[in-house]
Amino acid sequence: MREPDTKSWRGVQTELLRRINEREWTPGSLVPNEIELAQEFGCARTTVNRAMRELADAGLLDRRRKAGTRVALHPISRIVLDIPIIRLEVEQRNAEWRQNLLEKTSCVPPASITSRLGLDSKTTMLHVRSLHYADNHPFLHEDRWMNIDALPGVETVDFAAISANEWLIQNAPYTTGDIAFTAMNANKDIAEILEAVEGVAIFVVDRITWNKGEPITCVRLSYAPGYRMNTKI
Amino acid sequence: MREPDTKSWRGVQTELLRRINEREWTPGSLVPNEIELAQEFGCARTTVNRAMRELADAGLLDRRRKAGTRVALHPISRIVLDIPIIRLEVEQRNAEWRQNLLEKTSCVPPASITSRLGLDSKTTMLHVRSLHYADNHPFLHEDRWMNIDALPGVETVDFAAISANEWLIQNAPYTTGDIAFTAMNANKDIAEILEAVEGVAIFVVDRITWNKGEPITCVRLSYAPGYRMNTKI
DNA sequence: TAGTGGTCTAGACCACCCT
DNA sequence: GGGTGGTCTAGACCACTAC
Repeated sequence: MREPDTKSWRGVQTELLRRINEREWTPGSLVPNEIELAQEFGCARTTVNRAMRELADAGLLDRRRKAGTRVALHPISRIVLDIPIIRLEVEQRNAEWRQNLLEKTSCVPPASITSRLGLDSKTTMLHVRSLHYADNHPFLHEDRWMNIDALPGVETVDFAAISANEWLIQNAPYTTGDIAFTAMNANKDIAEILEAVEGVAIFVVDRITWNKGEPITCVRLSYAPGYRMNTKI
Repeated sequence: MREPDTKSWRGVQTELLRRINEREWTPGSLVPNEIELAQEFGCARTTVNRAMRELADAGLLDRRRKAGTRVALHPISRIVLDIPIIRLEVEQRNAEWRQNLLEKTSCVPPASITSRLGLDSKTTMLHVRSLHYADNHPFLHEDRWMNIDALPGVETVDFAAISANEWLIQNAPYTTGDIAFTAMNANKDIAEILEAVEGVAIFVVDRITWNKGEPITCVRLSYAPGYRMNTKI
């Protein structure tokens, strides 16, 4: 348990964190400016700046030019979720991954899909559904629509050999996306696919991605009952 | 749509991102070192360093001393979730927030709680249950256990006036925490509290926090049916 | 307009770790 | 051993905005 050197940016950050946590600086109060803190810690202003900038990024400090730096009134906790490739997520659980391609068709999606993507309601898209297994137990159902125009060559990919999830991550960059987590009761189809009981609570992830404004893909992941998404704060 | 100046760290970062996205630099390949890039962009090495450091933090680059910088093989998408105070979450939806304190008792929690917190199984804790409303509709049920020893004065707080959620954020710093998201079928009690049908799928958040190794609180948030947790990538 | 944070520079030294 | 990234410094100029 070595205390970081006070003159390093980590050391300064640790000390600032301590003052915030122990209410030496109360929420909403003005804290000394960078120059004063640099003098106090005997380091360069740049060093203080880096320490404070990261705390501001984390939502603990509120910084404005001229107005100075204040301790945030409502420290929101910011959680970082790493969403890996499904195959890796299964393998990290020390389980054997495999998938079963259930469907691969080119057709016109329901209006709910095209409208969310901002596409013409008559656009033909590639529909791929696949069941991912962990040690031969159903792990999740991937129900995906892909924009053929934005993904050259996608129609000839063998999605039985590589999952759509993995192919896209390796071949289709995106700039923005929406993601939503929710809980749903399994309907008859999903229950049957996941070898579960109809009506059981299912953890669902909906994701849409765009590349520079061009729609790429829209996917719903339905996890097998009992799935928990864990992370550390 | 102004292009950021190439000499600024944002400009450099944008250009590096473009090279990664457009596969000019393929996954796993070695990219030029900081000095070479600084010369190419006509800026200081510090500027390149900042641009690359943030991309490495985001998981897009893999950097090691001496070995150099490589494009990450498995670009994991990293999602940042902001978890606000419940009252603010409700108010951000333009709804009126209020809560109804259902229970406040000091008692010995079930073993499942103490064991997860690492406490003696006979420790007395403060149990607070509260129903949060949005515009007079049940929004979520907060079921919380608090470590009395770690929270001086907690027994005299009026949790009908301020929610436990909000009081803790303002009064109890924490250093680490576990958080888990899952889906559960509403049992009879939860269904009744949330004015929902028994068995409906409920989005559940379990959170445990510690302060320097000392357990602080353990909470389960059960959201009303239909709740979606959204964020941008 | 003046105070504050945001950023850039050129240089330096160091820690790490591949070869 | 030596190349690379990690960090610190002192100074400078700029952008924003409260006053």
